[in-house]
Amino acid sequence: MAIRRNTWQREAVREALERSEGFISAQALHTELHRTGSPIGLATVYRALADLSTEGEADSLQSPEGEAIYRSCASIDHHHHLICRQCGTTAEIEATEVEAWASRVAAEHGFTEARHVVDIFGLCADCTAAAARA
Amino acid sequence: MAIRRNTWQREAVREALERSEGFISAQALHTELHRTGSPIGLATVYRALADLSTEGEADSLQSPEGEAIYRSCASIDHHHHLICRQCGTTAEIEATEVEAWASRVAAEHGFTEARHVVDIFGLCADCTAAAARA
DNA sequence: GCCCGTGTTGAGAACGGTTATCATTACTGA
DNA sequence: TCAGTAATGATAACCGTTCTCAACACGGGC
Ligand SMILES: [Mn+2]
Ligand SMILES: [Mn+2]
Ligand SMILES: [Zn+2]
Ligand SMILES: [Zn+2]
Repeated sequence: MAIRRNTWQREAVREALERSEGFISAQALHTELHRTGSPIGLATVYRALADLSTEGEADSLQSPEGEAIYRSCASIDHHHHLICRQCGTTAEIEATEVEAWASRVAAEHGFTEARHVVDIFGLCADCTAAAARA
Repeated sequence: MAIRRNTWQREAVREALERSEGFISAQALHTELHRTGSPIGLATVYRALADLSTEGEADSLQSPEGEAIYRSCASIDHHHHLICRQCGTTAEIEATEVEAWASRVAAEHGFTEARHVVDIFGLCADCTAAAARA
């Protein structure tokens, strides 16, 4: 349990995640891996993503539809995202205002050890334009 | 489809939701309804909760475990929650600052139809005190 | 390089929450 | 009262995720 062996599968998941723009689900990443010639198992993709997440190498969050989505995480630091619910592209956003607001509101209600979930889902400029044409 | 009929089931779900403190899942609410003598079907509970949610009479959000949880919503207006991850009690919070921030950030990146997820999980005052004693 | 112990893999089954199906029930306006 | 039709609920289907376990393969020791 302690020792971790190196397998091409783990590395393939890490690379595919880095290659993909924005957040992506385990199943989508599995499809992408097969498409590019990596016959990896779905369970292994789930395991690798879970590991990357606990090690802090990937962000994970629940989409509004209740699916877990992952993203390669450059900065270990806490940050937030603007996510296109059509194509999945994301922008990291600074949220100093929200940080201050969250801690203040928690303190005002006597709450401690507050963690917040702040994400914005919308349609990106491209998908908005595409939707307008249709 | 347009006309909505009144049934005791719908009303039972609404009342049970109001009676329960904090957020509750559809399945837990179904169990509670049966326990109190309402032989309602699970599918009907799901349908009633979905309706209450779209009508703005209930808040819904995804728990970190990926289950949809619901809460009777006093104010029809859009708002956010401060949730104790120990005992589940919640406080509704005003978030005018965050509303403005969210729409501004979305607009700055060309995003449209933006919806945001803003929730704060922490330990309420009581649970903080209890934790301090232990 | 070869061996062996054990961590890892993956196909498929199982799981848990949610939604669809559809025959039956029961509101409601006429 | 009575059709017309929305609502119900037992059940099956669905879908994302996790579990199972036999086969596999990484890697330290030789
Ligand atoms: Mn933050
Ligand atoms: Mn808001
Ligand atoms: Zn997009
Ligand atoms: Zn508490």
